[in-house]
Amino acid sequence: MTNPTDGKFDVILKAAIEVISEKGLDKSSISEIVKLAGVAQGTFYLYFKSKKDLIPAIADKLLAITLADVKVKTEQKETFWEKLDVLIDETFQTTNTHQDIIVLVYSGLAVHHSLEKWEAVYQPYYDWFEQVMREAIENEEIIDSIHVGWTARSLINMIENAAERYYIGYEQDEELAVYRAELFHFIKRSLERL
Amino acid sequence: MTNPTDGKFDVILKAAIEVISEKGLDKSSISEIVKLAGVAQGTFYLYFKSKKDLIPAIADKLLAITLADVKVKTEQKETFWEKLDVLIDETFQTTNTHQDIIVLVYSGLAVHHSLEKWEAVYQPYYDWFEQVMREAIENEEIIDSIHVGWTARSLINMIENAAERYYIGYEQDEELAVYRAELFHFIKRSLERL
Amino acid sequence: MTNPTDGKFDVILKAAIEVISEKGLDKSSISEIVKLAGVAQGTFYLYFKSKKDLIPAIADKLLAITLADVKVKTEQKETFWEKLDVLIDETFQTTNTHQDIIVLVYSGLAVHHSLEKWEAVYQPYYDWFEQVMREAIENEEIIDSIHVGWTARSLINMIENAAERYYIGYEQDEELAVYRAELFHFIKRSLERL
Amino acid sequence: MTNPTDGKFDVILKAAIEVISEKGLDKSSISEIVKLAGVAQGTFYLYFKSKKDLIPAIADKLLAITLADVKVKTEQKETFWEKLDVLIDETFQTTNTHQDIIVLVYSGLAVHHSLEKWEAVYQPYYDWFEQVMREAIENEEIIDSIHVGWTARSLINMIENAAERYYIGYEQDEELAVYRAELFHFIKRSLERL
DNA sequence: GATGAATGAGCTTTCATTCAT
DNA sequence: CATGAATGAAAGCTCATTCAT
Repeated sequence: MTNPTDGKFDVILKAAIEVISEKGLDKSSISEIVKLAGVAQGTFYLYFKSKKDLIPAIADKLLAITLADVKVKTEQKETFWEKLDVLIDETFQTTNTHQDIIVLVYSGLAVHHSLEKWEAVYQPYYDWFEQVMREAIENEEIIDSIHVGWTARSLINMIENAAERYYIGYEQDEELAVYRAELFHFIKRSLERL
Repeated sequence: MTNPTDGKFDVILKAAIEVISEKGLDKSSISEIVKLAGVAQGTFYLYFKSKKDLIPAIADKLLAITLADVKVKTEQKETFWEKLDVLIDETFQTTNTHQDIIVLVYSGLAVHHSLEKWEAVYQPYYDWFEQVMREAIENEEIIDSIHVGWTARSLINMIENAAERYYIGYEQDEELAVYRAELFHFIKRSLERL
Repeated sequence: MTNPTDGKFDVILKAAIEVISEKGLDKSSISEIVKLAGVAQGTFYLYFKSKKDLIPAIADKLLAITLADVKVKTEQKETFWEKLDVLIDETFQTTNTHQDIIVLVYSGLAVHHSLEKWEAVYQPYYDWFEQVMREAIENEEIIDSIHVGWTARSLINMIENAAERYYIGYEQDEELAVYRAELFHFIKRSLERL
Repeated sequence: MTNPTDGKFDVILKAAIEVISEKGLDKSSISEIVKLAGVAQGTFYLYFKSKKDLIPAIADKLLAITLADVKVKTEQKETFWEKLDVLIDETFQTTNTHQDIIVLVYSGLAVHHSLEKWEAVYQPYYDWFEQVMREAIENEEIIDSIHVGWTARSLINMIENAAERYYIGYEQDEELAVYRAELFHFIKRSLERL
């Protein structure tokens, strides 16, 4: 009857991601989530204090997956520019796959005043990219007159934003490759050490 | 009692902005909005088709104000770089003043699947900035090997994002001036024609 | 369609009394009350702030009816002892008719920590009986060495209690007349001026 | 870890009294009670058939304690009037100490339709006081023309009621001594054999 | 006996929307 | 145009109770 991966927490979280992806947080009901998860209404509250407790849990899961992926794929790359390319690639892919959940995470965190948690969730991502940038500075690939913390955050945001603009809704009047190239070169022009 | 500018539409919109700024869209009720506006419950539906009709209206109003302001202030400036500086300045100021409503507009548009309207709302803003960039290209202030449409959108997003990261929540561990300088130079390095 | 006595407040209150009489406050659901009242769920909350808002309203209504009745019937009586007899009679009758609601009022007020309201509700009743006792003292029917306020409250309680013990549950192993006589004489022996 | 007197029944009952005293029966949850008792959720149902099974058990315990106390203290007294004085004293003290639980017992028994049990619970109390009254009649301290059963119940109720009126809520505008004297003399006037 | 995770019916309350006046 | 009482669907959440271990 029970299945090794059947931690109820994960079952519920998975169902929640699925339902919320489709309808958004506010239109999604706990009852629909538990129905899909195959557990009772009350069981939800054994694992989550309330409905909005879902948001950080979802964000956590999503970012953890993405970061793990990015780390694996960038490890094999030598130069900063190759790594940046991987980052752009992964971000576009993740954004495409998880469009709705990303919107949820963005807006959910914002709307439900859990901004403090947002930073905590993103911190490992930022840390990793700051480290990548520091190495690039040491290797004299990029200029050293930048504020690494700020730039890391700005780049991650810029990349995510570009991906979102492309996939989530509106700007598909050009080739994906053109967009990605534009993005890559915009950054490269700004950071490259000549 | 009534005031010449008191078109009910504007009265309701103003009340809506106030209430929603404080509590977010989903926690705000029509009944609270109409109470603050001093009109009857039913009157709301004479001017707005439904609750979520408010979001684009609010976004519209906010962007219109900001854009008008930016236009006035940039007209007096000669160079692209001065205009960019004004744009950054205005964006930071608006973000600071209207934090909550900006979050609302972002997430509201996203969550409530009115993404199509988003583009329409932002279009005049993009149009204006594209024009500014084209003039800068003609004046040989910035490089001409860019996709103007994409870059205009990316810059506006980048600037807004930086402002949001600064004000809405988390990154105030540095001087505002440092942040703004970092942003300005990041862009300048990428676009400047040497 | 509408009926002159159809103040929704009264319709709901009447339905509430009926339902709660049968099942007690906690077992009664708003949905059952509004169904019986023939109004919508939301309408209830137009007239009552919450479920427990019902208790004082019910108590008020019940006591007002009883007191009005007692006043009318005692006015025709000359002596204190005749009035006391009427009071006993009315109390027993009301208790018999409204058994469940009396239990509700007692326990509801107690349980839901609205004890302050209890006094307010009973005050007119106490006032009236104090006045009756003062006249009896003036007419030298009863002794004057009593604390009128305390005695009025105690007698009303004693009479209600006797009625409740008789009707609400347990002590019907004797004739009603015997009980009432016992009660009447217990009081008379204590108060009569010889 | 376990304590010889820690029969689970008593542990749970004690926890229940504590929790219910504070929040009332309906606001108290089994889960809170078992948490305080330090036993598992299911253990509760090994000792009590259901939640409302608690009420008679609590009432039983409380009355047993009070009656034992009253018995001890009255045994040393000679006359009926001295014993009555002790009874009044004890009742006021118990009422003061156990205000909330008394309210619960009263209203709980009433509301939850376990009125049959009420009589069973009170029976030993009534029996004892009837016996005291019979002795007083034999000793020609009080009149013999009374219905002993009815009078015993009425007096116990009257005394409890007076105490409740004094402590639970409202009537503290006079000295306690005045109230108690008024009560004592009201009864004495009615019963004393001259 | 003891456990405590799981259950699921059922609750109060909210609120966008309608419509007779 | 304006009103606001009425609607009723739908939501989040609680908790007494069960039962496999």
